[in-house]
Amino acid sequence: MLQLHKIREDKDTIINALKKRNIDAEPVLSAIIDLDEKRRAIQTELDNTLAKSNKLSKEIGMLFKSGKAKEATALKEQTADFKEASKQLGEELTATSSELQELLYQIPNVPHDSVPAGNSDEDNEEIFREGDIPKLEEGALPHWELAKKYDIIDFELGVKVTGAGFPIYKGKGARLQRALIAYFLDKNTEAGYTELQLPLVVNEASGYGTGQLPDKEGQMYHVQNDDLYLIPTAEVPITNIHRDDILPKESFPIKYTGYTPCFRREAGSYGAHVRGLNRLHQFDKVELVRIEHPDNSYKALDEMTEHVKNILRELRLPYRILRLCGGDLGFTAALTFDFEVFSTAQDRWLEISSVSNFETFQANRLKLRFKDENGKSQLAHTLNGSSLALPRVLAGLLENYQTKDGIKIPEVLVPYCGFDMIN
RNA sequence: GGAGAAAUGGCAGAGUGGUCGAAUGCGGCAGUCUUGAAAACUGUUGAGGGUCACACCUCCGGGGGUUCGAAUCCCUCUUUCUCCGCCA
Repeated sequence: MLQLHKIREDKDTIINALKKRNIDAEPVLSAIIDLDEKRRAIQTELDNTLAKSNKLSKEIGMLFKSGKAKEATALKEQTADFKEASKQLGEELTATSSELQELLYQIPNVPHDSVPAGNSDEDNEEIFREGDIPKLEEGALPHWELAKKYDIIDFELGVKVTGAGFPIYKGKGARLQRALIAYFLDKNTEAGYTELQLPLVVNEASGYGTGQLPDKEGQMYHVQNDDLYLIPTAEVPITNIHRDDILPKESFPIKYTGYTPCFRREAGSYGAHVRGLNRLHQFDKVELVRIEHPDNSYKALDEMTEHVKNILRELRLPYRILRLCGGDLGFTAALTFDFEVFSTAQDRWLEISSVSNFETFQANRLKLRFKDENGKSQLAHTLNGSSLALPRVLAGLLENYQTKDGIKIPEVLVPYCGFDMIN
């Protein structure tokens, strides 16, 4: 959520920046400014009414105390008007405020200066590429075939037990998955991130805090009996740890990592390109979250992308980094770098990590603040990134490391797996 | 799941209808003293709205109600604690 005072002060800058998202924000922003003025006018009027009414009540109290009951009763009659007026003004205020709030919720984050304009993922800007794409031998298979051939992932069984998009990992497949999780967590804690084990369901307030609600309500599984949501990413429980906090300025940097399964309904995304592990309802992910001083957040973003690069280097997977264009940028992000691994047998790039700076957008909803040098409360910056999303890493590994004799395990993972070949 | 108790400022803890945004203690910050530090003493110290700045308004777990007036009374929800039951 954008900050009201910024909209008031920098309306034109915001409108211009949002053009990169192909949004004409002028009407909404004008409506917001009007509503805000209206809200403040009502607030002032209400405050004045309450002030008068408070004063009167105090006088009544004093009169009663000094035994002048008759005069007090006379004054009581005067309060009726104030009561009526403040009730009405209060209702107007609530209505105006929630109208204002709704409009504010509709506006996505303002893209960073470096974000290119563009309509879709085709306009994303490739800024880095590393690793050799292997030449596969004759008869190379996509990962879903390999999964079947070596009996390491059973998609049909998942359908039987739950439904499509809930695969069951078996034997060396399950072990490889566990190895990857342990390896990622080790890399992250070595880099100073504190490991967390998190709830997999969150309440409504947390959903709003990180911005999944209200705009992505349909993408989350909702447990209706208890009004809880299955997390679509560990970002939600992690970032919400500091909801409503005012941190001392020496708290930074705050660096967390956590492994969780992630649950996504993915409503309406069936069709091509969702085969195998490419798109699931439940998948594992190791996440990084940072909470930073505004002056430091872009440095932190760089550190996070370097960190993810290192992991991919160690896994020896060919990857590229994209700077997302305005049209593809997530609702809450100011700047996002996507990491994609080349999936050789499918001959396509698969997104395996997304590293973003949200600046104050989430912090404003979360009321996540810190005390600055002058002792004033200021919104912190939040960032997050995957390190990494498991299924697509697995897909990349299976496809890129396949040989006639089986699937080789990358060297760094062998100690975690306890084997060096799936065959 | 059943029965009871509780929820107040960074923490501890008073306050049971009337200048209470809230005593007191601890902690934090600033100052005095000191070569420096500690101790002692003095002052200061919640958040949000609003204003050029004041004034003023809101907030004592959340929501609703009673009253001229609510931290205080009533209803409701949530959470915590104790006891019982069940259980990984």
